Amino acid sequence: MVCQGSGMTPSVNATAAALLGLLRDGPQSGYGLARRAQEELGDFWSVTRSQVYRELAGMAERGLVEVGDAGARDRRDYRLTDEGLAAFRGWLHADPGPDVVRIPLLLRLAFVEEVAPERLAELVAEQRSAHEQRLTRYRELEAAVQAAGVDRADTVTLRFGIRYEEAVLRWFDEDLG
Amino acid sequence: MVCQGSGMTPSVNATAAALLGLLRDGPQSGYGLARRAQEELGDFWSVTRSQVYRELAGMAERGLVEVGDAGARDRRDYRLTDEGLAAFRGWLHADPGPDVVRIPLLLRLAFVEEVAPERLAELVAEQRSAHEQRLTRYRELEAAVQAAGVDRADTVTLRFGIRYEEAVLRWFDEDLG
DNA sequence: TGGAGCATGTAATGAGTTACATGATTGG
DNA sequence: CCAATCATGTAACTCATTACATGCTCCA
Repeated sequence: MVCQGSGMTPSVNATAAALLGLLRDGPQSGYGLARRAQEELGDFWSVTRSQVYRELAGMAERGLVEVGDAGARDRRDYRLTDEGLAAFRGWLHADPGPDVVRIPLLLRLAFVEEVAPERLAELVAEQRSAHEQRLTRYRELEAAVQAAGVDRADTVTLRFGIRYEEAVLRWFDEDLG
Repeated sequence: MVCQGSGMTPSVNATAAALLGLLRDGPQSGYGLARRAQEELGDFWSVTRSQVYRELAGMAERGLVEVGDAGARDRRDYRLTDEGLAAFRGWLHADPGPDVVRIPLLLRLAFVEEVAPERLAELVAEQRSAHEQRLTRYRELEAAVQAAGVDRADTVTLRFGIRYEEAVLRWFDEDLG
């Protein structure tokens, strides 16, 4: 007997599920979803427009979203169905699975014997600065959020970003070189 | 005028480049490369067998590797060519590009209002334990490497892993809940 | 009124994973 | 010698990114 849907393995992938999550706030177009995903999740889950349309099409076929009529520029709004909400909840409670962390700089460092030292310094400096900027941004965001007096739960992802960037910077400063 | 090859954008992707890097130690079969990649790079750069064969095929066409004769089970050794070594070096000195960090647990936490608290605790506990185990393994590895009296440069990637896992654990323990 | 820029979606391509098939080796 | 396991590669599929096309708006 095949147990599809509400089983351990959810019926949607993480990207699709994220879209369902956003759609809980009301119908939206693919473009709008892509923009919101970028703004609200982009720091820890990248989603491109192409993915959005692909996943929406797939979910429409399976009845997880409903497609509205075409407006200007062929724009269509997508609406969350009850099945879609159920799928979202199923995904939400399923096993998240392992992190994917791919750091191109690390791969280079695995072959560091062969990197010209001056060039290495450049590469490292560039990356470090990018991380530093991100940390600054996160900290400002955190301050803003805290000033607004929001529930701590809403800053959990932000806190992760801060911890991550701090760790990376310490690695740069204390372990490298 | 098109500047291909030695330009800013390298002619191989990171995965292919990693294979070239491994091939510097001498010819090897696809299977052997996949095993070595898993062992030596797997902690920060996952490579599957299928990728290995695809990239090798592509690089063979472009003359970056040479294919030997078929042995038992159709096994063929691949050998690094001068062009391949040049491509590797080109990649090594090119801009690494940004990190890819995708953490399924974080995506769930972005929708945490809707997660059942008991289930949330389970999910978190499972993930935390996985990270803890990894940290332990890294520390043991580091101790072993240090005991062997190896150059510090060889532990840079390991140090990153330790920093990362430490940060994640602190996040679990101090920011979550 | 025309062109700069934003909105919207599609096509083509590249990268990564899972599942599969089958030949060799080897210990019991 | 036969069953388990390792070695080796391939095919099919899913997921992600880049490049492209074109319609709308608005203001100089």
